[in-house]
Amino acid sequence: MAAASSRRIGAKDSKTRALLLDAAEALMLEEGYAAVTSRRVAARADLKPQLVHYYFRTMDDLFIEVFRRRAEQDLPRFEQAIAEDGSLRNLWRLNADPRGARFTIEFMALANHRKAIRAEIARYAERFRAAQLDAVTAALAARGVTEERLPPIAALLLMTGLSQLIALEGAIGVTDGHEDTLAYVERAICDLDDGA
Amino acid sequence: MAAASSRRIGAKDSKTRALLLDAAEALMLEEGYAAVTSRRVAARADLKPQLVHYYFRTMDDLFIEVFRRRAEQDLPRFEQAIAEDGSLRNLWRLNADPRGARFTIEFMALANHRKAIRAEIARYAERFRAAQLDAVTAALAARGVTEERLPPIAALLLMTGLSQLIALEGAIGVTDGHEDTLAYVERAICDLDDGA
DNA sequence: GTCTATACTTCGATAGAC
DNA sequence: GTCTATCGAAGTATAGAC
Repeated sequence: MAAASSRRIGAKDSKTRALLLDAAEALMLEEGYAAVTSRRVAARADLKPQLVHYYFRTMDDLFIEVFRRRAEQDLPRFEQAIAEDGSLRNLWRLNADPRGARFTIEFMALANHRKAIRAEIARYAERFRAAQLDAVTAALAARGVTEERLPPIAALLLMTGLSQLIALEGAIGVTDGHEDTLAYVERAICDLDDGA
Repeated sequence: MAAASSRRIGAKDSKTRALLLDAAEALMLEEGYAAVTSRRVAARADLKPQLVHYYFRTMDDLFIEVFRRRAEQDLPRFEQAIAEDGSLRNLWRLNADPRGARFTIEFMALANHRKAIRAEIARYAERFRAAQLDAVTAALAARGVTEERLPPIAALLLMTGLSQLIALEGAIGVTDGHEDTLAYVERAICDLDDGA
């Protein structure tokens, strides 16, 4: 059901399809979303450009699949890591991954002017946010930090904003103060973890 | 001196040139950098596409001029605002402007895959950072907050990261927790301002 | 300073042979 | 499932008339 177009579309479990998704994701991380064109994706995967349109009806579909594949792989992994170690320092470590931050930023920028993609990004962003918020809330409560003193949502948005800022600036060669700030934040987090 | 190309280039003080820069900046804020093409910029300014190339040798030149014009207008304004009121809440207010945050983010994403632009962005980013850091350092010192308790650079990067995150998420319709976090941060800043 | 005209490239997307 | 072939649209950029 639901076939607005008559064109053939390749199977989801195709090896070639996975190669195209790999190429698109790599291109996006390395050169930004504007570099992800059907021709360039195919060239990177050593395939013909027409195959991109065989597996993905439009480029927006390709972008959405790249995002969804990564999100659906990361979300359970992420939830399991929290379940195994709900400490703040573990949350921070997961959050501070530069690759993840750059991935998020690139898709945010893309969503900013591709309305078809916006809803998909927003949906997963909210799921990630909710999972992280649960963990931060539990971690702070367990350590006797009151909502009044530090609301979990504020702690989370401050952490997320900082790691994204550092990842983004690092990508263009601005790194002044990053080390000092990371050292301070990590110390503050460990202090919170080890004793209130 | 310095004329790698023989093509004519329009005068910098041209009214038309300013219109093109206005159109490019507006397009960039509303639809992202990928929407800034010679044709679309010209259409928005009600001019012919060829005029874009008369005033700007390449599209990269146009992007750099858009950025430089805004930066050179904002930097003195910003420094003056700090000189008049060096309180943390004023710094936060200046920093939290969503328009400024989105402008910065869009150019960061652009610089991420246009090497010619990267250096220009980095240069101004460092100047802004330095001006803000001076102000934060002075404000914290005046209120008896030690470097040990809260390093100025950490306070600044946390503030900047948060305002950019909120601006970016707001643009794609994710706003959960923003109000609560803003309320918390503003209260914390006012507390710091009014008494250590 | 602005226009017409145009060269060349790359893009997304599709049809149909194999 | 992958190929050749191809369309039309949009992009950057330039030359030269007015």
